[in-house]
Amino acid sequence: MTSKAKRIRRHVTIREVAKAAGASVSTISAALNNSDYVSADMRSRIEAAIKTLKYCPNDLARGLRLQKTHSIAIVVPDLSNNFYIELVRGVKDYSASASYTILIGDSRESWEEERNYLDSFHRRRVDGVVRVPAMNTTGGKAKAILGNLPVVYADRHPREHDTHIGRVGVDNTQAAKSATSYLLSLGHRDIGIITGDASSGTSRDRLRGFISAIRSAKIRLDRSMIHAGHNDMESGHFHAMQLLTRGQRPTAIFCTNNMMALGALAAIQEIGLACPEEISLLGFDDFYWATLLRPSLTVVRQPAREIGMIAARILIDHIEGRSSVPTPALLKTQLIVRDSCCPPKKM
Amino acid sequence: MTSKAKRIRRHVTIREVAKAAGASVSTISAALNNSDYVSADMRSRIEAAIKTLKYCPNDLARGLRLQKTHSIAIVVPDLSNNFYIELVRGVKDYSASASYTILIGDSRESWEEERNYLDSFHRRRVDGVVRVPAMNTTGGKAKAILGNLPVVYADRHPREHDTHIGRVGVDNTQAAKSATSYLLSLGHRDIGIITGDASSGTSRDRLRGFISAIRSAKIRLDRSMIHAGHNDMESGHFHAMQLLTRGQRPTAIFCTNNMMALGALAAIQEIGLACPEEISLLGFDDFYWATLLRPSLTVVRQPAREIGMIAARILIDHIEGRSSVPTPALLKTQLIVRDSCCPPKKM
DNA sequence: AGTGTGTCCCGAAACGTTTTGGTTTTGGCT
DNA sequence: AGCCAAAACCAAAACGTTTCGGGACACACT
Repeated sequence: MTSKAKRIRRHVTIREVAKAAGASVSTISAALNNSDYVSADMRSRIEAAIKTLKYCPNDLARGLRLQKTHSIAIVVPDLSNNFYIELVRGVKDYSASASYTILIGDSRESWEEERNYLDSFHRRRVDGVVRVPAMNTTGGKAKAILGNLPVVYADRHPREHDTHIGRVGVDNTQAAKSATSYLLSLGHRDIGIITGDASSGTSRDRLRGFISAIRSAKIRLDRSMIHAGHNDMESGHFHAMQLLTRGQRPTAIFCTNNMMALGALAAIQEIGLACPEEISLLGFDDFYWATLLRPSLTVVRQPAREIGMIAARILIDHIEGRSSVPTPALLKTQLIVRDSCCPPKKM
Repeated sequence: MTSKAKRIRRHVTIREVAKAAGASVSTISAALNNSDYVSADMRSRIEAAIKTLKYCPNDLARGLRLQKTHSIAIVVPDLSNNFYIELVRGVKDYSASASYTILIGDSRESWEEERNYLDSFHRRRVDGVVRVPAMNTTGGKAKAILGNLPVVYADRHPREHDTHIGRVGVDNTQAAKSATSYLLSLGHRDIGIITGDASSGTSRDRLRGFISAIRSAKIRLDRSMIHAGHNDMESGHFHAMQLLTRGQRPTAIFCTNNMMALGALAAIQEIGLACPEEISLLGFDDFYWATLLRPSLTVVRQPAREIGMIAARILIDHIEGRSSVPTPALLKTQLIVRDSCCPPKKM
């Protein structure tokens, strides 16, 4: 029942290190942030004390005092989509090189979830966030959650013009246009497209590129060939089914994200159509096992990792008061031609 | 040059809320942690102030004072492996239901990276960590990094017996044994296996199950059929190549993780063997697009999400001083029979 | 001897919360 | 009026850092 002896084991503090090393608290701090004047002798004593006591700095206290956490958050809509994993790894790698630490959020395309993450990150006082907003984000409500934390958008960008420090992605209109042109060049005239939710600027851009390509080819645009999904396999499957079972079915389907392309492929396999002979399939975003599918998937590849790295760079440059890459930063896409597209059968 | 007027905009603090609401700091705190006596009138004034000032609590200060962050960390070896995404989602969902927050680390099978994450989480003073150790973890060095933070192992467990609060996974020996038995029951006698690194207890268990099944069938064990990979596509590809190009090639290959199964599939496709007619392939871990592959993959499915949830439960129960699930908690696996295995051709 | 000029170290004041141990107010009861 | 418990509030002390302003030396130069 000794009142102070049985204190439950807390963490070792800088103060205990100070006592052990026969120094003052401020000297320990100086030694840790290896700056300032601290003699070699003192320094080694301190290091010894740290080692034996197993001292581990408290970043809560540090962040509180410094008013800076040296960390940024990244929120993506779907971690099971490999594109976002690569993107996250990009921001992580750049951040690490700038000795920033990252916190990861996975909103699963739900604004509710995203809001929770953003709020949690704000309370943790991250220095900034790179955000890939969830599809069903209605308004510019993020501002209300994040206050004036710096935000950079990656991949997707919000429809309405809300405040942000920068954005990075690809030229979606151009990418979709040239992908569509590729299908046209193969001879396709009846092309279906499954896009993401119309509330997303990115989805709209891709659709715009598609339409633009069709129009340039002087083909009548059949609006019933345009389906809006939710960037997941289910909706890809659903809308592909719709397209494939209608009266006049398209000879090619363009999916504006990889998850929907997978769903479409599943639908094609289910119906038992030969791909690409009877139906060509074109996806967006590459992934490491796209070559394992039969047919291997032809896709528009985005430089996911690079997008992440640049987003992190813009953000951290801003945080540290440097000027940076002009924004929006638009990176190049690349059409990766594999086996899932071929000229349409003659009717 | 006014010295105090031009203070750069910091975050709103509880003190400013207090001023605005005409209350004291401690009353705001009481209102926030909605407990104690605070009159309805006062409460609404406070809420109004919070809203207009856009107050956002500072979890650094809170954690510092409380000596508790209400957060746990999860470190996995490979986020691009869907199995771990599901696992992470499991711990996230359970944690959220217990109003804990999670931090995610992706070590990419590198102890260096894992160490960085663990250290960072420790400094952040998470209340505990669920850990899937990286393959190349040499010794029980995690203890040195984490001090006496509670740790629960998920999926993999360390070879040497180091201190932890619990572990959860599947009965790997049993799972591998029955999977192998399935191949044997199809008539296979020459079965190759590609396992993970031998330093992992989990890999060893799976190998043991394989061997046990072979022995039970009174078949001579050919050790040259046993290959140790690194749980990634490259090594799956490499070792499958070895197995498939040797003199007497196996009629079936068992890969003890999904990444290596994909690599093996790539090798099979490259060589131009018919799967399953000429070579059967059996994987470990299911994933959502396993049905899209041709042939669709027969696998041992682990309840990834459930593993995550239970791991989180054990950890949080421990943190809050409740007793919990007995540990180790071993969950059931399930053999998902699809198209990648069939009886071997008669020679 | 006086005056700098470095070097090395220290005490105390923040940073934004929660909690402890009060003090004041309220209102119900003799 | 007097008393008391409960209700409503508050001041101050932590929590573990970093930083600011000095202080105590040692040494070199007038």
